[in-house]
Amino acid sequence: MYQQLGKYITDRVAIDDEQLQVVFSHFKSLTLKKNEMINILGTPARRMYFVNKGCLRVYFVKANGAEVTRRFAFENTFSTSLTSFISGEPLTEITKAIEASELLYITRDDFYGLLDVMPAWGKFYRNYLEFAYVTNTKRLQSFATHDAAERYKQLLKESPHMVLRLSNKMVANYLNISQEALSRLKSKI
Amino acid sequence: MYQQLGKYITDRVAIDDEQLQVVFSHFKSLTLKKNEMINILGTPARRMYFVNKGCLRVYFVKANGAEVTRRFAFENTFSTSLTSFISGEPLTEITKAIEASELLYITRDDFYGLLDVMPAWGKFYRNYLEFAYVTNTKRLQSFATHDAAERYKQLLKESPHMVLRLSNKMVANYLNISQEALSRLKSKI
DNA sequence: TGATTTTAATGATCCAGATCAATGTTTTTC
DNA sequence: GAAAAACATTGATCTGGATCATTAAAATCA
Repeated sequence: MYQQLGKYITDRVAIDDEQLQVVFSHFKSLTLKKNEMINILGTPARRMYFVNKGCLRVYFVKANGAEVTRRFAFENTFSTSLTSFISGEPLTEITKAIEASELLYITRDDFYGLLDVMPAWGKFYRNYLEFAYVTNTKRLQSFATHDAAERYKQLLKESPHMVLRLSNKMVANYLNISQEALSRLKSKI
Repeated sequence: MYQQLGKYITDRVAIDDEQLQVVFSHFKSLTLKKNEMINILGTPARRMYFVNKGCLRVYFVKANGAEVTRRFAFENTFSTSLTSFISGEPLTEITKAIEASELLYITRDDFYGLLDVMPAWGKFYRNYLEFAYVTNTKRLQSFATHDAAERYKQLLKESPHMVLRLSNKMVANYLNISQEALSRLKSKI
């Protein structure tokens, strides 16, 4: 049950087995059906999730009800509404399983508690924050400097697995264009 | 010379005076004229800057040469191309003084060196990363979910000092719209 | 397995915001 | 403090991608 999580952590930071067991002891498992949500707009993010199997989609909701995907979390990645997890403010994005999924989660209290007593966890968190920052900033840059066709080509090149695994609708939503626009793009390239 | 920096740090993290002096000892000063650049596209970010006076603009450059501002750094803020600072990869955004400015800077090597020997600096960095992540993600959300008029109203409400201090051209560029579009927006509101 | 829902593709039309152009105004510079 | 450069405003036109509509193909479900 903790095998993937253990590999994920030890791939990123030096930690002895005893400490790793302490980390594991704070994680509980959660099984989701397809299309099940794991949070509610307006409440604070109280958990950090690790995907053992399946896929999560994290998306903003516009004033008119339209959705825009911020990210997908596939197997062996962490996911939470980090902005809310950090600040404690109400979250502004929904997380939903787009496939039947198996997750592990640690509560926010336990997560920050570990930071105070385990330096290795502090390093792990720093690594996580750095990676999350880099990912999001590259995405911001992509939106700010590329048009839809360029964003699609970039996605094909850098994350072909996403294009293969996800429906057109999901890919279009991730690129922040309509399904129709993506369909037309694909027929031209 | 280090007064503002000292206040900035002690406002965010518990640190004794001796350690603070060690931190100061790694910072050097730099004076910039208006429009002077402090980095070159394609090289790695080797310094973290602190603005004592003036203002920096950090912007991406599109394939056609057009510029899009990622952020402004006013007095008492840190600034660097964090994506490159973290990864060591070539940077993809330019930082330029838009007013005559007085900066302090610490090199990347010294910055990461401090992390290894001073736990308080680790906490400071964590705080910095969290803030940078939250800021950038909110910006991504704003672009993904709001049109130009809404982004302008949000800016007026949340950062009126920016609208007051910066030229229309700079504000428009920050909103990722043309100067003409901003001018028309303003006449309608 | 057949019925319903979801997805994909393509055409027609629309719109936010870009671009080009002209004119006046402010700022910079020497 | 005059000349040059940069900035702001307003009008005219253009365009990438949205939206609406239709039909066909896949998934999903009873």
